[in-house]
Formats: sequence, structure tokens, C-alpha cells
Amino acid sequence: MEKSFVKGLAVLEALARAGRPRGVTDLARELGMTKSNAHRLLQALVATGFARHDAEAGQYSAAPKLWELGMRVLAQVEVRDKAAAQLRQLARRSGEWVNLAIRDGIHVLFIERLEDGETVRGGYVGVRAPAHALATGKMLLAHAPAAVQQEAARRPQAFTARTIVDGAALLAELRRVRARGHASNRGEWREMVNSIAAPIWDGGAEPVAAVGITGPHQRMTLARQRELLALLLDSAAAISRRMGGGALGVAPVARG
Amino acid sequence: MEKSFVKGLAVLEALARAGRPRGVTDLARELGMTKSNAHRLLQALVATGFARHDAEAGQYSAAPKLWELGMRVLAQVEVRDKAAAQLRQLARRSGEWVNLAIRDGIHVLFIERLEDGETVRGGYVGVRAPAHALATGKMLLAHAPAAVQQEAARRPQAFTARTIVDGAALLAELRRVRARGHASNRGEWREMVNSIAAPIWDGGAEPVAAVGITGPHQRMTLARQRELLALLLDSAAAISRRMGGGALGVAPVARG
DNA sequence: TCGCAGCGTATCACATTGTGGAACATCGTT
DNA sequence: AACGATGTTCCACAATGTGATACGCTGCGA
Repeated sequence: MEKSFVKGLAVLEALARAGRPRGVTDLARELGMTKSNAHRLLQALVATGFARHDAEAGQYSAAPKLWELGMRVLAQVEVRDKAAAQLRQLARRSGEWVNLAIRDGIHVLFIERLEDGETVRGGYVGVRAPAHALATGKMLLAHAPAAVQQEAARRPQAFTARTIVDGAALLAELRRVRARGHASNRGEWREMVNSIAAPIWDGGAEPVAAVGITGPHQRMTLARQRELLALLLDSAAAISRRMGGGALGVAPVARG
Repeated sequence: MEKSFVKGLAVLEALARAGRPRGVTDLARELGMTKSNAHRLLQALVATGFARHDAEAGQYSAAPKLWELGMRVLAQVEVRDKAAAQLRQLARRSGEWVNLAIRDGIHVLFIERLEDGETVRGGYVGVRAPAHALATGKMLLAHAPAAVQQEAARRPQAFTARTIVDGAALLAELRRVRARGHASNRGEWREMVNSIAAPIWDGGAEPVAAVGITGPHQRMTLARQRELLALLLDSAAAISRRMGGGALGVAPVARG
């Protein structure tokens, strides 16, 4: 089914992920295709402006066009703009890192991150992380379609000793999160990082994003998590209101 | 040559550019392909995570994965990070809009924009614009390979009465810009917007980016452009230094 | 200096693969 | 109830993508 297209997309993705120019043979090896195949696909990518060709080194790299198109997609995620002011306020008041994440399958994508009330530039935004090990991730997963939850519960990967690795336990946690309207994470992703998260609604059946407050475990004690919760829920509700969603911390409509 | 792949990329691009969910028939019509063809390509895009399928409305839209990959590409453009501090300073000192642009063919892509010393979020960053009508664009074009200049000089499109629409005149302007080491734009893109631009070098034969100062024509008079030039050239040189390039406002090596 | 090993690129006969017309299923509208 | 528009599926055909092979080039070590 659409073999060449799928292969071509794989090349594009590998090129973008690499973050540096790559050679034909190199790519062909990684993707398990022949040199000729990789070569032809790369030519097509160059012809369409998705990749660039350094004639001297003979190497290929992803072109800015990919980034341009990506920005168009981000523009669709209107929550980013609508949340900006609230997030800044939240970051100042809490004094912790604040992030905004959306779900893509069983992963989470960070679409905004603030430190000391300032937007973080490099490194963090655009990063993909497994949903089951994050507060924002669990929050979003809790309202995801059953099929997605099942997929996430199939052998959840461990990142620390505290990561939920049991499928049934994860589903139970998701039920709890859904019932409470907020999620918490204590060292499940990075050993010494804790966080809490709340959903943002736009009136649909699923939250469009989740806001999280994250901090090192020395500061982010259980007590402090509880203390910050009200602030977080307020912010999330305020953003939800701007998004045209209910201000409640729970889904506006019941789910099967 | 790689027909299906090229078609598939066209679908992906159309999807991303649209910024809203689109239907099969709709896309097929725009791209001049059959419904079945568009449908199959869309299925492949969904299968690979590049697109999403709204089962209820039967419509397709670009997935966040595209944005994620785009961010990876942007990370390659290290100039963005290295320039950040200088740009903020420049924005504060000048009190005008400051932007950072890179060249992609005969177009310019804005990779950063500051207003009042604050990074602008929506709308501007990631936008593509024709190089020949912008100060940053002319600056970058001035050091582009001859083939690119020729392409840009073939029927330059008019945007205002002041846009350079004569190919020969454009090439002459590019020579001037190259000789001077900076570019200026007075109402060639938007009627009442003027700007100046300077190149950023990383040691290569072409500038990696250009910094621009932009403002409404009431404020941005000829005199003020001259006044801001020193500030601009200083900033550009400082960024170039951080990028490992010469601090000069002209190319480090002569070009044929 | 030579030869080798690695690279990116070009070629070509083969059959796998993508193709588009037509038919079907589902809507909402007339 | 009939229509027009949509998204979806099917299938015979051949155009299209395929990979082994060969070529030219560069850099490295003998």
C-alpha cells in the first residue's frame, strides 16, 4: 500500500530527525532500503523543496520548507496563543516551570514552555515524550479514546523506578485522573522531577491540551503540589473559557 | 520520476497550508488528481502519522508530527539561538520591530520576530515572503548563487508601486547591496513600511541569515534609517562573531 | 604512486505497484 | 422520495518504482 510514498516519508522523517546532513548510503542503511531507492527518493525530496543537497559533500539535509509547513500546523493549535497570557501569569505566580502539551497518539508534544515567566527557546518545545510517564500525558490520555488508552497500556515503557509499567495499573490511574480532573507525576519520567497537570477544554469531547507545572522534587513536594493545584486549575479553567470550553476540571460530556 | 511520492508530498503540503481540515474531493480537485488517488495518499499519510482523519466529518488535516519535524529542522538553524540575545538588545535600543530571516530559494523565511523587545508569537514567524521586495531578502539574495539571482530577476512580482519589477534593475540593486554590506527597503513590500537589513556570516560563502529593522514610514525616515544603521551593523557583526564568521559587513571571500 | 574502499550517481530489464474509472455507501438537501 | 454531493472500495491494466550492477570520484593507507 503506497510503498514508495511511505518510504519517501520515512526518508523525510529520518532527515528531519537527524538534525544534520546525511549521506545516501547512511540513510539507506538505517531505513533498510537500497542505495538506489534512497537516492531516488532524496532527489524527489530535493525537487519538491523538502530537502537540500550539498553538492560538495554530496550530503542531504531537511529544508526550511518542512519547518514552514510545521508552523502552519502549529497555527491551527490556537490554544497556544490563547493560553500565552495565562501561562505567563501562572509561571510568575508559581515560580516553577510551566508547560503546555497536546496529545499525538500515545505521545505528548510540548508546544510551549516557560521558565521564570519567559518563553524557553531551544530544546524543549517540539519535543515528543511518552504520555504515560507525564502528568500532562496522563491527563490527556485519561480522556483519550479507549483504543488509544489500550495502546498506551500495552507494555508501558519504564523510565525510572516509579514509572507505571503495568497496563492495568495505568488504566486504573487514568480512571482516577479522569475522576479527579487533574494528574500528578512524581519521578515517573525523570527521577527528580515532579509535576501536576490540568486539562484545557474547547467544548469537544477531548481536552485540546494540558497545562503542567513542573519542578525539582526538593521544591515540588506533595504539600507544594497540593498548594499549587488551585492556581493550576484556575489557569486551566480560564484558558478553557477562552477556548470556548467549559471551565470545569472534568469533561463537559460523559464518555462511554 | 517518483510520481506517487511527489503527489503524496503535494497532498501533505496542501493539507498543511490549508490550516483546516479538508475533504478528499476538495483536495483531489485542487491538486488535479483523481479521488481514488488522493484518498489512497491520504490513507498513507494517516498511517504514517503525518495526517489525521476525522472519522465523523470524513475530513483530513495535518498532524502535529509535521510541526514536530519542523522544529527539528529549526534547531539546525543555530543562528536563531545565537542571535536571540543580540536581537533583544537591538529591539530595545531601536524601539522598532526586529526580525531574523533566512533564504529558501528566491524566498525569505522569518525565523524570529521581536516587537518591543518581546518575541512575537503568532502569525509572523514561519511566514514566507518574496526576497526581492524585502531588505532582508535583498541582502540574502545579494550573496546568493548567480542562478538564484537570475531566477529572482525573471519577472519580479510587484507588491506596491515601489517594488523593483525590472530584472536588470534588481540585479543592479543586488550589486549595490553586496558592495555596501547592507540593504534598505522603502515601501517595496508594504506601502508604508520601511526597513534596513544586514547579513550574518558563519564563515561560509553565503550569509546564513539576515537581521532587519522594520518600522512604519512615519518613524522610519531616511535619516532614521541612517541613524539605526550603525546599531544594526554592530548587532549583525556581533552575531556573526558568535557564529564563527567574520565580523565584517561584507563577504569574507570574494565571489565570482 | 598506486590501489583499495567508500561514497554518490547512473543505467536498465523486470514485475511489483500505483493507477483511474466505475460502482457503492452515506450523508444532507430538495 | 429523489437528488447531488460526499467518502470509500474494487479491479484489470500498464505505467511506475524496483534493486543488482556498473561507473566516476574522493580520500586514505600501503
